[in-house]
Amino acid sequence: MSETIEQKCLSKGVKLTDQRRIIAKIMSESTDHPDVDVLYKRASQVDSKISIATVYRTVKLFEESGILTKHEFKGGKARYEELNEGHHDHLIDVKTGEIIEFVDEEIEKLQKKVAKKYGYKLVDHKLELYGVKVNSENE
Amino acid sequence: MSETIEQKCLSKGVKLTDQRRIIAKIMSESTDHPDVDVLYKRASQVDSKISIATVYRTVKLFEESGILTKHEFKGGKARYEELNEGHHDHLIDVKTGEIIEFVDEEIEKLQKKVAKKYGYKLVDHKLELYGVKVNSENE
DNA sequence: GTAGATGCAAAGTATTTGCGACAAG
DNA sequence: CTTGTCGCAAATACTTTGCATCTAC
Repeated sequence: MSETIEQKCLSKGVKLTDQRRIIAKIMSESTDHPDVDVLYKRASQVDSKISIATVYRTVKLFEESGILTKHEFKGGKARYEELNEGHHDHLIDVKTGEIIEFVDEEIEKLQKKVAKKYGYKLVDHKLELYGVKVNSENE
Repeated sequence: MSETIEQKCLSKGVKLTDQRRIIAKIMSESTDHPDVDVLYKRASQVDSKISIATVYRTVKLFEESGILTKHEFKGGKARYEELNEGHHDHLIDVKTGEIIEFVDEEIEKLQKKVAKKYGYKLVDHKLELYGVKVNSENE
């Protein structure tokens, strides 16, 4: 297990408050890429007085500090997930909304190659696959 | 040159109005993936009485009819481009905002493979590369 | 003639911000 | 202490919608 979000805050000089600790904990424990609203609801169960403005401010701060990463999948709201060393992309089930994380080194390599071909150095990228489950036999 | 947007409207049973014709023409002539605001400004120069609501309604209609496609690049507003037979992805210059369109068959193939590996059939995807121009000298 | 399109302004969402009170270092 | 954070409500940005009028077919 790598550094916790709290440790990352310390090492990056981000001041820790009760609210930030709560949000950090929730994000660490979430595997479902929550949007701000969901995150706010979860945080409210721990601290009913927390404000949605604080949640917005915190995810933005954490994103700028490289602690969280923001996704803008189809359908509006921004969703967040903890940023760890291993980069991955997302396969989204268009029926259920379920998200599968995957890594494909070959695609990564090809992306760099494409950028290079046009005279660019890749600094970031976004790859989202949208699919429907194939019924191999039942289910 | 393939079908014009007006022809597509006819063949898809989309009623043509002056406003739609104006928007269709602007989109056909645009190579810069305009957002609704930019499109509205361009349309206003042709018909100063056009409403932004009509622009929103029209791009949505055209998108649903498979005439335009919507992109949600980083930084907020939805941007549109005409949809032609050839699919392509985008390489965005993070400094200038310039957009380069590219196609990489190999990446396309790998995406399908990844989806399949997880038991999915790919119905859509989004690939955006963000890069900085490399000075041919160094790097 | 009629169903559907338009313009306008009002209403929705998602997100940000000003400000006085408050808490972390 | 002092600087930055919090909660609140108001503000903003983007997009959608109700309604009366108008227009394409």
